[in-house]
Parts: sequence; structure tokens; C-alpha cells
Amino acid sequence: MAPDITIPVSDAGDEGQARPPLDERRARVLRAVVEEYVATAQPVGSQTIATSRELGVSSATVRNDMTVLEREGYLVQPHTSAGRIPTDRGYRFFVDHFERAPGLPPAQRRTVSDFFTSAHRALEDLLHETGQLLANLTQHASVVVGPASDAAVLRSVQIVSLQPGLALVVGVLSNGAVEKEVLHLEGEPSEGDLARAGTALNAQLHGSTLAGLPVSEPTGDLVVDRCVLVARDALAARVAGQLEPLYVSGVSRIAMEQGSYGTVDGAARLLELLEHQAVVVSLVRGLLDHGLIVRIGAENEREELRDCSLVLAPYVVEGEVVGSIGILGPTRMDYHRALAAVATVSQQLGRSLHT
Amino acid sequence: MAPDITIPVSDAGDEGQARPPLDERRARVLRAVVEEYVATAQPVGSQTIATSRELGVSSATVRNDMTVLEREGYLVQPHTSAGRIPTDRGYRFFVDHFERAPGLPPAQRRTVSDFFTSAHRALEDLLHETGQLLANLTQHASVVVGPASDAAVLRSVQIVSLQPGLALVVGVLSNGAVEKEVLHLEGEPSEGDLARAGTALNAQLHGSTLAGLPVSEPTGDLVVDRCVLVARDALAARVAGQLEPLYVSGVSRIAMEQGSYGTVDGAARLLELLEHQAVVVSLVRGLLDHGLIVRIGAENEREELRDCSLVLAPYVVEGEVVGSIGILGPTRMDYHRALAAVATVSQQLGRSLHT
DNA sequence: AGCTAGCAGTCGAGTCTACCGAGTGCCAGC
DNA sequence: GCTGGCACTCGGTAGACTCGACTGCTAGCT
Repeated sequence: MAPDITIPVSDAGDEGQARPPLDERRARVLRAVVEEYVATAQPVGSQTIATSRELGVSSATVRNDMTVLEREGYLVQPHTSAGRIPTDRGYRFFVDHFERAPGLPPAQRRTVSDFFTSAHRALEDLLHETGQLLANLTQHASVVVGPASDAAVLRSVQIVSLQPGLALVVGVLSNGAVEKEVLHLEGEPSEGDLARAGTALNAQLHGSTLAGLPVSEPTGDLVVDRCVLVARDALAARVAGQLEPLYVSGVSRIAMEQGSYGTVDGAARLLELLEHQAVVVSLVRGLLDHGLIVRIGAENEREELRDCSLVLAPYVVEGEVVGSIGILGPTRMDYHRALAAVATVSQQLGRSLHT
Repeated sequence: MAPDITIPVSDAGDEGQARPPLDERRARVLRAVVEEYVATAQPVGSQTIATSRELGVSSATVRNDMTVLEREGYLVQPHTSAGRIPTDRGYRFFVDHFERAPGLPPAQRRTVSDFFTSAHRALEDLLHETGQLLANLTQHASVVVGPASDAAVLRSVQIVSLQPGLALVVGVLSNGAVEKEVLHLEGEPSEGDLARAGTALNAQLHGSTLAGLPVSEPTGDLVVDRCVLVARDALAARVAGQLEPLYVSGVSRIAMEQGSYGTVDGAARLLELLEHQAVVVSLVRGLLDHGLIVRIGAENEREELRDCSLVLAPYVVEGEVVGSIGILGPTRMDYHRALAAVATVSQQLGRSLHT
């Protein structure tokens, strides 16, 4: 259904010194090593490549090329007399130069479009399920950062009485999100007071953003004013301390891929990182403006992400970047597939939020 | 602050054949084995117990007792000539018979009461943070199941227009939860129509539970009726397919305690289980009516929980059980501490929701 | 100049052995 | 009924050895 995906991967590392452009065959060797290693998780030797790939050269030649690739920093040997495995730079070259999107396999493509054409849901549910979709497609953990509600406009504000002295202020935002906060009201105002306060509050705040709430104006009724004030401040306080909503899915994948992360507890530390909403959100937001992006291993500042790669894409609604989605997996991941999945899903998500 | 916790642990297993009541000293030996094993994670030998615990008997005697305890099914040896480790039955005896609540250590007790006396939050946030609190206290993964919204009463229903043809129906419930659903409206009704529909809807549904929404009555205006119908059905559909809200925290702990679970991927399977909201909710709800409860290892039907223990407690608001909280850890856990933590937190949570 | 074949060297992983020590079971004696 | 003592078991560790998958290098070929 969707047209072929074009994947303008932006180069994350600023790379400093220019390397000599890789000779054609060497590049093919590098590619072969990456693909083989991703497939098998074993260091790959010269012979494997010379025979299984049609390069038309002998293993000795491949060996020579590998020596060069290692000197240039694209490959390493875990130890002498083992095969080679790609370095972060090796993966980086792979992503940057062998970008020929095979697109998503048809079955997955169907899954995605089925998902988005099926019944619409409330914003939160949609984002959450999108995360699960992505995790299933890629078999990696996924993160989805939702739109910040401080940019959206209040469509409605109301005060609902729960119990005497306890009420809820509920604000409905133009993006379909709902913000609410509990109010403890002194003096137990009557239902009538609350209703008046709700009306006044709605009149005053309607149309403004959560980040820019106007100060409340007196109505003349002291009790009502008091309620309005409390409610307004509660809303303002809420948004102040608030983060973009975050949805993390597929964390069990991290435990399964354990072997691919450094030590046993490398995975545990990753899981812990993912539990810190604030950290993850700021991490993802920091990469928001770069389009479809890949962060490989040590390109991530965070120590915990040293053995991980991040594939992220923003999603765009009405021409505005409102959030981003992505996956988190071991550096040894299938980048083509991951990029295709993240790109397609982010596009479709944006489109699906459009209407 | 809180009075001493009384812990009426209900026996989960129905135990079938009565065992001969354990001789006093043997019980002490069993207890020592459990405590030692929980502390060290190593099979414990007769000598360790004979010396470090003041039982006043020699290691040979302890050995004899252990043989008996093993024959009775309270202990096992991982292999000949290793120390003993408790079986599920051993833990069960431990929990049932050595119940002397040491309460929470003072520091933790303070943490808990600070938590609950600090600023009140919206229901969802409170539950989520309570889960984190519990995870921190016990160092295990925690689950919190929130109140089902189908029992709560609608305090307010409104329809908010988002874009032409798109609106949101928002229902505020007496327990402070908010349910909402997106409406796709054909024929793009005017704002006025929507407002009228909202008023009509509120009048009709106010006071009823989500599970028992009355059928909508015609108002005479076709457009308005149509909106009311769509909105009512959306709300009804939403609650139909809906589960109690679930908050899972501290999953990284599972990865850390890995060793305590069977194989490496035992932990992975646990994590996966916890991602299936429906499964976890039904699991927890199934145990809701039993008060503070401990489920040890194979007492859990679920294969994945074979090496885990579950400590659960309902929380009570206005005399009604509305949800439950608990932790999930390896069978080798500190049950006294876990029970104390879960009991205190559940009580305080209930109390905190009361007002 | 570039590729290849062949060979020597390296090192991890697996296997085998021996050994140590923690812990048991059992028995005879107090 | 408890204890000391003794023989026995078996997991875990360390060392030696082999195997095999690699590499690097060099000489020779195209």
C-alpha cells in the first residue's frame, strides 16, 4: 500500500578525520562480515566469507582485506586466532553506505497497515499499542514518546465534585489528551459553588495552552474564586512537573538477547535505565530533530547504552514533530530491518494521528 | 506511627494430608536453614547451623533432623553431599509458623509514611508511585492493580469537540478516574449540537455505573440523538473491553536476581509474562479475596511462576476491597520483610484513598 | 601489482585427570 | 536420645592435553 520508503539516514557521529574511502572489494568484505555476524553471532572468519559469498577471491585475499579493515578500525578480533566482528564504526559504515531499503517484508507491511486501519483508539492506547507493534516487528524493546501536552490547547475545563471537600479538575486538550488533578477544597464548597467555579474556570482557560495559563480573574464570589484559584494552580503545577508520556514495550526482549550485551548484568542495567522515565524521555527528545536516526554503541553518551543501538524516528502530525518512536537493541542488530520498521511505523503513526 | 501490623496470613495450599506436627527442635532447624539460605543463597550444611545458631546440639544431631525434614519434604539436597535448601513446602511452613512480625525497620516505616503523607496526586499517579515504593522497599518487582472502573459511578459526562467530525467523550468517575473515548461523528455536527448532546448525555448517564449504562433516550433532535447514541455506545464499548489498570514496577530486579530463578531465560519468561496485562490482572484478581496472601513456587498454577513467590494484599477503601498490590520475587526471598512491606503499604494505600 | 597457496603459529574451547573439601549417613558409645 | 567419629560421595577447581578454527606471512604465480 504505502510507497517505497526512502530512508534519509542522518549521520550521527561527526566523524572528524576523513578516512580513505573504502576500496570496493573491502567494502563488500565489511558488509559480508556485518551481515554474517548479525546472522550468526559468531566471529566470522575469512574462509566463511570467501566461500559462501561470491566475491571471487580466495580466503587469503579476504584475510588481507580484513587486516586492512581492522587497521582502519572497522573490525576487531575478540582474540588472536578468532574471526572478526564489526566495531561500532564498522556498523556505522554499514548503515551509511549499504542503505538500500528492502522495505518491510510483505507480511510485516500488512501487519502494520492492518494495525493502523483498524479501529481508532484514545491517544494513550494508540501510542502504547504502537510500541507493542514495533516491539513485535523488530523483536527488540521499543520506546514511544507521546506529544507533550503543554503545547496543546485546552478545549474544555471542568470541575467535578467527588466527595465533600474533594474534587477533580479535568482539562481536555485539543490533541485528545486529558489532564486531571485532585483538588482538596477547604470549607467544603457546595455543588453550586463548584459548578459556578467550573464555568468560570472554563471561560478563563479555554483556548490557552497548559504551559501558558492566564492568571485567574476574580468573579466577585469569594468561595468560587477560591476554587478557581486552586484548580488553576493545580493544573499549572501538574504540567510544570510533567514529562512527555512514555511507553516502553518489549523489555523482555532485552533479557532474551542478553548474550549480545556485554555482561549478564549489562542487560539488568539497561532494564533499570528504561524504568527511569525522565532519563529516557530526555534521551529521546535530545535526538528528536535529526529525523530517522541510528545511534550505535559508544555513539551514545550513556554508559549503559554502550552495547546498544538506538533506532529512532520522529512522527509528524500536521507538519509538526510531536514525538518519536524507536527501538533499542544490541549493536548486533539487523539495521536494515530495524530502520524499515521504525520508518514505516512512524510515518503511519503520524498519518493516523492526522485525521 | 502505625500500630504493629497483625499479619493474618491465609494458607494458600489446601495441604491435603496432615503431616505430623514438627517437633520443636526440628522446626528450629528448618527455620535456621531457611534464614541461612535466604541470606547466603548457598545450600546450608549441618555444621553451619550447629555452630552459628544456638541450638545447643551438635552437627550430627542437626544432620539427623535434616534427614527427617528431607523425608517429610521440607528440604532437599541439590545433590548428595551438598547442604540442604528449602522446598516450597519448607518455605510454606516457615511463613505459616514463624510469623512474628518484626514490622518494617524504622527507616522503611518512615519512608512509607512520608510517601503517603506527602502531596496527594491523581489516582493513576498514586498507584504507579506506590508500585515503585514497594519495589524499592522490597527490592523485588511489584504489581499494583487499580480499582475497576465499572463499579464506580459517573459523576460527569461531557462531549468535547476536537476537530470537525472528531470529538471526545469524557466520563469522570466517583473514584477519581477518567474514562474517555474518541468519537468519529458523521455529518460534522455543529458545536451547538455537540453541546446539547453533552448536556443530554450527562443528564442521562450521571449517577450510573459504567457497567450499567442506561440506554439512551431520544430528545427529539435527530442530530443530537445521534451524537448521544454514539457517545454512549463508545463509553459502553470501552468499559466492556477493559481491564483493571495495572502498574508494574521494578522489573529490572528480576534480571538482577536471575541466579535465583531456574535458568537464564526463566527470568526472561517472567518478564514476558509481566508484559501481558490481561494475564497478570486475572492472576492477581483471582487471589483478591484471600487477604494478605503468599503464593510460593509451585503453588502458582502458571508454569512461569514455578520459581517465584508472590506476596499480595488487597487494599480496602470504605470497607470495600478495590484492588490489590504485591510483589513478585524468587522463592528464596525474605518473607518476613516482604510481608511486612506489602501489609503496611496496602493498609496505608487504602487509608490514603479513603479521604 | 595483485592474487593465491601453503605453512607455521596462536589461542579458545573441550576433555580428562587428579585432588580437595564440604557435607552426608551411619554406627557405636555415652 | 545425643554425640563423636569415620567412611563415603560428589561438585568444583586446577592443570595438562588435544583439537580446530583462525590468522599472518612469505614465496610464487598471473
